[in-house]
Amino acid sequence: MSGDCDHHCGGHHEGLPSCGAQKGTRGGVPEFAERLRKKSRRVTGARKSILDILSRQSHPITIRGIHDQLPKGDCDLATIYRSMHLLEGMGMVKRYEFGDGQARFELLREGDDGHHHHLVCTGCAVVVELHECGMGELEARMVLSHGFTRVTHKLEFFGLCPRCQGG
Amino acid sequence: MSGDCDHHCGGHHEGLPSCGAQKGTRGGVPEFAERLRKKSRRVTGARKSILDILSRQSHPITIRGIHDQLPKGDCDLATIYRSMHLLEGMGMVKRYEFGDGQARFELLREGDDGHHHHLVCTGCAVVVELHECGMGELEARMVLSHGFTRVTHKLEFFGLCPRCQGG
DNA sequence: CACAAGATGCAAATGATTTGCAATTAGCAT
DNA sequence: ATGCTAATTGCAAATCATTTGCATCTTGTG
Ligand SMILES: [Mn+2]
Ligand SMILES: [Mn+2]
Ligand SMILES: [Zn+2]
Ligand SMILES: [Zn+2]
Repeated sequence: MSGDCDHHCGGHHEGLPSCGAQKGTRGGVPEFAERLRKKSRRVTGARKSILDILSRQSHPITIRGIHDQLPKGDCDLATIYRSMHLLEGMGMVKRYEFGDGQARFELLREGDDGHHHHLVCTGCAVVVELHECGMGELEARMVLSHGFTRVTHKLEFFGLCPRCQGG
Repeated sequence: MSGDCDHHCGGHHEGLPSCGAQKGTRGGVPEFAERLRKKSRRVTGARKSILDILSRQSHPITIRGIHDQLPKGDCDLATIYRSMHLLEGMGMVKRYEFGDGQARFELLREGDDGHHHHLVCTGCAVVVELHECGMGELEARMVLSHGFTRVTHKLEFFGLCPRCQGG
């Protein structure tokens, strides 16, 4: 992010229908523990903590962000990196890149492919979750015009949020 | 890139209307030297070499890619990194990210904002230059719905090219 | 409770990119 | 052409995000 200013970025939500921060029970850690066991992956303390933190995010979070929210010394950075790879491979988290060199992740509910995009403020890094994709037609055109298959896309929007438009 | 296989990726072009590899004169280094001088930036040997290499690419190229094409010892990696920052800041090159951790660059002609996207094969990394953007409407909606200004977007497509669809 | 596969901590290794600094130049003014 | 200064460069060291090796723990099971 061009970022440094941290003001108003903390819990700022703009149009966040399916915000991940649910009550705490449903769609929570146990659901994911289940999924892990099903693939003979172990439900460890580290993973539960990570999933727990992920489940209360409303926007993609960085590895370091997860680490910072974990009780100090609760889990090593390397473990988080390894966990994210595992979870990503199992389709339990989705990776996003905002172009600032760090990967960000969002938890995926069962059956959700998590496909959506973001609008990021280049001034304060506030994130708006976008729910429409509207790229279906374009993507189909790619397939037809160039003979590619399994076509996907990465798309993120950037701009100045209302509060950062000082001039 | 998932990449390792280098076969057929070398000079493979698929639909490349405004391919950067022009005859050699027009839109070449001198045009850019001009732009550099105009902003009291010096036209050095390193920059000329870099611009020259950039001008003969048909797809975005990495820093290392540029370095490898430069006569050995002709220019330090750090210099290329610094040059790319300068050129990017002057609007003479555009940065792209294919999600493999390395930035890629394309030269921009005067007046061209270079806005376009790519279709990258996840199998062999072959790149197709896309000339339609078609995001104008979506972008405008972002602006209206969320009050952002100066909205831009980063968009790249990924998929399996015809030659990599073995199964 | 014993065991083996899987996980984790820690430190060292990678890889891309950045930076400090002293030595070199390009562009402009004698 | 010569001098001068700010811009530029090479080189090595520093950053940063991410990955890995390895010895040591744990989880899931029987
Ligand atoms: Mn999101
Ligand atoms: Mn291009
Ligand atoms: Zn989409
Ligand atoms: Zn576009």
